[in-house]
Amino acid sequence: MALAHTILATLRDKAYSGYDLWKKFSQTSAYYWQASQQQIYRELGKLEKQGAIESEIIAQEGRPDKKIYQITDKGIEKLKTWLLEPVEPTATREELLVKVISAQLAPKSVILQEIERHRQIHAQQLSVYQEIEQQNFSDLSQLSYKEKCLYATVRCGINSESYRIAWCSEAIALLSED
Amino acid sequence: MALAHTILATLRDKAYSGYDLWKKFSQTSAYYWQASQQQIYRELGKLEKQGAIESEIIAQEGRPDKKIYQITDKGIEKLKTWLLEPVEPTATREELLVKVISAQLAPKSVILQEIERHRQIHAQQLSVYQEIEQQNFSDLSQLSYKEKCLYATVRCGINSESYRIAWCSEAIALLSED
DNA sequence: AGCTACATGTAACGAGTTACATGATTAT
DNA sequence: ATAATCATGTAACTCGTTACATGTAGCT
Repeated sequence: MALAHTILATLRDKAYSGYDLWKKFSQTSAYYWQASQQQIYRELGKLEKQGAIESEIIAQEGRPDKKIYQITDKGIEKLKTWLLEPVEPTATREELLVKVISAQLAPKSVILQEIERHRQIHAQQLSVYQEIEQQNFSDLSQLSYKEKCLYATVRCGINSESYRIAWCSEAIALLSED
Repeated sequence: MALAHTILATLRDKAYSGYDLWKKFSQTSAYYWQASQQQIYRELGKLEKQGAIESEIIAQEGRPDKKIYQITDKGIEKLKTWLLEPVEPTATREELLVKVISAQLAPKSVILQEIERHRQIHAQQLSVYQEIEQQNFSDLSQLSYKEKCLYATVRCGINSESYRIAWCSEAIALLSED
């Protein structure tokens, strides 16, 4: 259900095409809900059938037509209703940890290198989020409530990547002790 | 695919029934891969068809029969092969953050209370993991490599819950400013 | 009498992934 | 020439969730 709500929440800002939503989700929204292009197109179809969004086809020169979607009053209501319901923490699923528990089946270097690779991926992602923080949220006192909400999600991304980096370092130290 | 590998990795230790696996996954393994009872039964069926595990029916007095599963050599090979392949970080999906980005549609107290509720859930889970740490991993110097691998997953759970608690506190402070 | 724990499963549905299909423009 | 980006979609499949079905034992 959360993908539908993520799309609705994003469309509150402005109208997006499926492709634009996918790009946004791949980039800045990556720290709260990831989705593939196909999932987004399917979800947009569903939401339109339900009357939560409306589409309009925009002709473009030299590029394929764009189908942009706008949220309807019904869509806003849907979001509001959902906001009042509690959500449970998303289930933890860390594939890397599944590898760690069976790590003794391969040479030690295999898991150590894999953890190090993940550390680098997270460090890279952290710098992306920190860049966003500096560009858009450097002056805290100037932020509106809406912007603070957005900033809170960026902070979650930053905290999350930082803890992952710390865990990778800790795990490498722990497992490489002879 | 990771559920299959989690099951195989768990069965390396000893034979488990579907029910026992479910209990283990709900409790101590919760910080790396969560799965429902139904998923586990289905996956066990698949793995048995593939010859990665074998089952044996154990009659019990006063209780339903148990069907316990053991890993086969083929299953071990499957795990070993998978270990050598890289895995990507699991996609981030934080439903609470989807709520945060649309928080302005409801009174401020709604989101603040929801974040506080999550903080408490994570604090509760953290104490469970810390209990496990104290009970089983208090003397680091005594741990075998295999135990260290297990301990690394517990540390990931502890770090993860700690960062979530910290984010909840930070978000509450940020969003409740005048 | 009703609830929880033990124990295994089927069926249906919804969510997520992968592959395929099409076709234009722009950059190397 | 080839690859990447723009742009939308269908089809098939796997994974994850929810509901249903069955039955015993033990506790309150």
